[in-house]
Amino acid sequence: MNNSDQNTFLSVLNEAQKAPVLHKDGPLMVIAGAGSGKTRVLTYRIAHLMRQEVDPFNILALTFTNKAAREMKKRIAELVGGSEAKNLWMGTFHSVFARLLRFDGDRLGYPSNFTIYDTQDSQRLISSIIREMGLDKDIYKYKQIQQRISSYKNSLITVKAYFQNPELLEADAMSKRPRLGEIYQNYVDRCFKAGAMDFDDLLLRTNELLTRFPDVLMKYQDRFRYILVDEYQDTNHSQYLIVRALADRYQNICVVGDDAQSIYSFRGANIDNILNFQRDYDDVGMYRLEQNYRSTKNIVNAANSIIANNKNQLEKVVWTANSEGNPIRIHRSPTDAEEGRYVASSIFEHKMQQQLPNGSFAVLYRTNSQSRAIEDALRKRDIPYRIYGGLSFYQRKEIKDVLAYLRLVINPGDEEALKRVINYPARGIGQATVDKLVVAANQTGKTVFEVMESLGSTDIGIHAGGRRRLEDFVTMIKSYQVLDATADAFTLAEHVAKKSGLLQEFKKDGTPEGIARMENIEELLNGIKDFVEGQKEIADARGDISEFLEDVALATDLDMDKGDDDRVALMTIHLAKGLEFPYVYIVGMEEDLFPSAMSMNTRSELEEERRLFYVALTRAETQAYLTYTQNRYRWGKLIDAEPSRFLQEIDEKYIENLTPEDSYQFRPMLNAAIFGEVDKRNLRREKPVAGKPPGQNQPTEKQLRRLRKIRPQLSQPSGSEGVSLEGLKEGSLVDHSRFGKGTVLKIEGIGNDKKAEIRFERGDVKKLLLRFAKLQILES
DNA sequence: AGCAGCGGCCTTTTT
DNA sequence: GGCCGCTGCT
Repeated sequence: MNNSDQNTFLSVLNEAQKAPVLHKDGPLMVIAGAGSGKTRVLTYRIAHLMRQEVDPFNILALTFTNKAAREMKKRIAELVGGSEAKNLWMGTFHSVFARLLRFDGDRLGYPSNFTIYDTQDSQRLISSIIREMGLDKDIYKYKQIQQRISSYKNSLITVKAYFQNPELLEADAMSKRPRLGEIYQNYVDRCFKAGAMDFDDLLLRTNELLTRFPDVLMKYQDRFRYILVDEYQDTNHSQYLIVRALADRYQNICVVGDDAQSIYSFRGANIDNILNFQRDYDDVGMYRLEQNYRSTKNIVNAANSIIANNKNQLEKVVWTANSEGNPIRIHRSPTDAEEGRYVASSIFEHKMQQQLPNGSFAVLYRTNSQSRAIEDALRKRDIPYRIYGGLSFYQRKEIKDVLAYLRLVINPGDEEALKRVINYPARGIGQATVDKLVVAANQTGKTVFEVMESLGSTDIGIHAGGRRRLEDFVTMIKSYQVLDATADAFTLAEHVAKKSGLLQEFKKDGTPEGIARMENIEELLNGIKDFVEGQKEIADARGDISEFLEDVALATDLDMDKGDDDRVALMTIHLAKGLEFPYVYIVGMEEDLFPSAMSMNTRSELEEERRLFYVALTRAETQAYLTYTQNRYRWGKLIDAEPSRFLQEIDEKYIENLTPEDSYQFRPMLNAAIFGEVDKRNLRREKPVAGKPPGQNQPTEKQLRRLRKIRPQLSQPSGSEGVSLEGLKEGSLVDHSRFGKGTVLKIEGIGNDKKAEIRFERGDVKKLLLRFAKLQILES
């Protein structure tokens, strides 16, 4: 490979991007700001390695979604040519190590066809263990227990380690759950016996495998001579240890990430992994990507002003040479339904005026439940949309039912699959019978299925009628297994859907719901068909059902091929990480929702919410909208909402308020608004909104009256530039509706920009815009 | 054993 | 406002 050839190849990269791509062997870390071409660096580094005659077989790349892996592979194939890229090991932690465990999990006693339990399977199993142990379900709440066990596993706290840790024992005893360790023990045993791993096991067991069997560790160390990890800031302890173990021999470890985008601590992600990388490895090459290619200056600068409120971060200045763009637009609606309507009509206007496809727009929210109001509004406007995440296709009941039969075919030990379908459709096998089977299984060490197979030889108190029905069920599953030996996944699945009676069950139901379920099953079958065709083209794949099930178990919703028709994207902010859209609407910018009420207790929780907001905003290329409501339906009730503190954290220079009636909420302008004397400045600001007749955003008199009734305090000129804050000066004692009491340290700015720096009694210092802040002077 | 109806809990985010 | 599990009736 000569130099000029290489230069052409890398000429699309800027200097900052080129450096880590060309970095020779040894550890390196790339701190990559949002939109700075992180994926591109990874892609080119891998392509470059391959051009340097590194065998793709020796490269492991861990990505955040399987879709990202697919796309990267494709791009690499284009760059290096040929079919070499096929041999790359690339995918999410979970899918890569599930594959590894299929090869070598037998060393730990797992069958190669082990089942992967999803969260619901885990919860159901824990729930039945709690019931079997006769514990109080109000104290031992299965969801909480499952979360707890999951976090233990992610921190590599095994059952044994748990019992050896007095602090954990005491903590659980103190919270009145002294038998948590036993539940943990039973849960692990039951999973193992069923030949099942939960999501956390895929990482935990990989660690166990690499620790207990040096020859296995050696094998994979030697195989994965070059390891690349994307989104390193979101790795948990378990993942961190796997990477460390594998990279230990060759030290060719490249991690890429952005501490400002760490948003997964709730599933054990440890931001220290990226902060401490330089301590963990010797002679770390450090690279920074700070030029943003994605967004306008306004968006980049606004995002910077938000993240500046966080204390804990690596130094980095993200900038862009892109155009200034429009300010970020903020809009308030009376209710969530109207917020949806606003978003829908805004999208509609942009579509019409700029002739944009639906795919240019994304609506991002903090919680899945917010999608509903947006959906309704888009549907009414006939704007096609697609919801990502939430109750995904594969989590629907009827789909899980079909999959449960298929899981049983592959692994009859799969207890959760068995319990799900043993009496669905109804075949006269009730709870009492299943309980007897489970008890017998626990006593004999057999799986439930094995107990059912041996009913003729052991009497466990099930009457002849029940026994016959159980035997019929076993016979049915075995007949599917026979078919599986020769048929492809589609043939088997179609056969199972028909012969198990599932399709019939929904057909006879006849309700629109039943019909929808039948259609879903058909869609599943079509999906399996596509899968089989696709797999047949891959050399080492057979297109059988176990391959399909693995894909399903570990697929992100984003991974699924949703066709390429043109739709507006609706998703949570978490799901939006790594994506970009010309127009982004971030909805529900309200206290208790975003930041979430669950995440406001500690500084670090709040900082994570802020990073989440940073991620959301930096998804936008040309225009960002932030919307919030005054009242929102939550838990079926209309509740008061307050604008998110994050709105006030954005430097005012970069925002434009599209809510003229703002005046009456934050300024003593309510009367003016009611009597039609609209604030002129706001009217002017409203104009740039594409094609909107001025004043459309003003509430009607009726709405105003209603709002005043709901929030009577708003009509009082409580906090504002008006009379009440006139005497504010350094040293004044003030009371803030949310932050509590505090002392004014400094006052700066004039007019609308007037800010006060206040030290609040609860500890933190904040700079508040007097125009917005709801302050009361206690003593001036 | 199966079903309808009721009440509690829930929603933070995901592999 | 929806899901899940429990209860009590058939």
